[in-house]
Amino acid sequence: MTTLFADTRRIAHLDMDAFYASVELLQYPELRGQPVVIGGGRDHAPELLPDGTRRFARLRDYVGRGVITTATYEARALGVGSAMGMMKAAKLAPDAVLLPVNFDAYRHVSRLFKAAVASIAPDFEDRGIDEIYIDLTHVDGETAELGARIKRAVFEATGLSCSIGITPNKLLSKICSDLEKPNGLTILGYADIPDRIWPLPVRKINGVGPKATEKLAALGIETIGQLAEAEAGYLQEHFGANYAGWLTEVAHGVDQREVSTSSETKSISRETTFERDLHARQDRDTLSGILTALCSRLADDIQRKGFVSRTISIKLRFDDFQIVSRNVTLPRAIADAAGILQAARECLKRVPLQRRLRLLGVRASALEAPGLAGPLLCSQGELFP
DNA sequence: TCTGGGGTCCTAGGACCC
DNA sequence: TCTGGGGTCCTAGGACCC
Repeated sequence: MTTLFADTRRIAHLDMDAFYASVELLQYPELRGQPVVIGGGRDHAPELLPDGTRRFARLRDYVGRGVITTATYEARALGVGSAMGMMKAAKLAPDAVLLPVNFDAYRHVSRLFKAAVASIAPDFEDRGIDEIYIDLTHVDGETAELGARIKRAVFEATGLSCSIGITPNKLLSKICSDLEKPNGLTILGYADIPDRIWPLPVRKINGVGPKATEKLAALGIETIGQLAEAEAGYLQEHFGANYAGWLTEVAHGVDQREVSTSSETKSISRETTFERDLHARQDRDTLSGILTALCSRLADDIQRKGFVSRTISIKLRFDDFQIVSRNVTLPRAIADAAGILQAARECLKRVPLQRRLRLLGVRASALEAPGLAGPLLCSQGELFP
């Protein structure tokens, strides 16, 4: 019975189209049809001219570090896309309009589209600001009609288009929502796997990243179909037993994960990449100021979200991109900037600092609700002194 | 002048306890 | 003259995702 139930699930994955860029176009409709990229620092916000028009920064004017967060489809046509360095992108699309990220606006529109979905299908799993999984198994309606209805509701609430994949599980739906982007609706069942899924590159599988893709390519495995054909033993020789087993399952479209409608925060962090690489000795004061500011912002975040933390970590990225982390678990949970700073400094002492630093970060984990960290966990003597 | 910032999960080893 | 076998907590690194 369990298997039958799993086989008849109806799971949607909804992904907003070029989300950050599309939200910006709501605010600046005059940019519609142009290549636009979002990313970089804060110093390139549009300038309002006396005649009421706006002057936008161009990608070619950008100086400094940073990557593209999102690009409109017109910009993607020029070869630029998410996670690409800004300097490289500027060479490919010098005339593209450049806008800074505006998370407050994205969060606002995110809430609007999720509320619109919830009005039709209440069981959905948050996967960040611009995508969700929706369990449609117990929602009335024919699948294609339901998909269209959700797309319409999202558009009416936000003015934005999204792409939806609907299949028996999260893995396949995630792949499918990407197949007909933008404004796509892709529905398939297990019988469609050989035709629709197997020709795709393994990288399309959510969970197969750059490293695994490269390793698989070295073994002559490029498509999901080739992965499905690979011997389990052969995969196990090159990947761990766990990952190898998972690879075989997903290549056959198997995925039993539930749509998870609740989740708890595990960690909160703040990090920053410097404008130029800094040296622990020569730039000691600058670094100390940055660390203090990070700890202070982290403390604000933790307190605002109503947590206390028992484990504080630091993260360093050196000029050669090597990442090092250190952490300390405290006897008592804390949330104050001074305590976090002290713990971070203890961690920092344990890192050899020969190379220049590119990034510094602070993280709080082992989170607890502050009420539980107080008297409830204290000895009886302290509770009743 | 390549390569952000915020997360999750997994692995593996050591300490410590029973 | 060898020293099992769990379990939990902690630390560090790495892959991956949005």
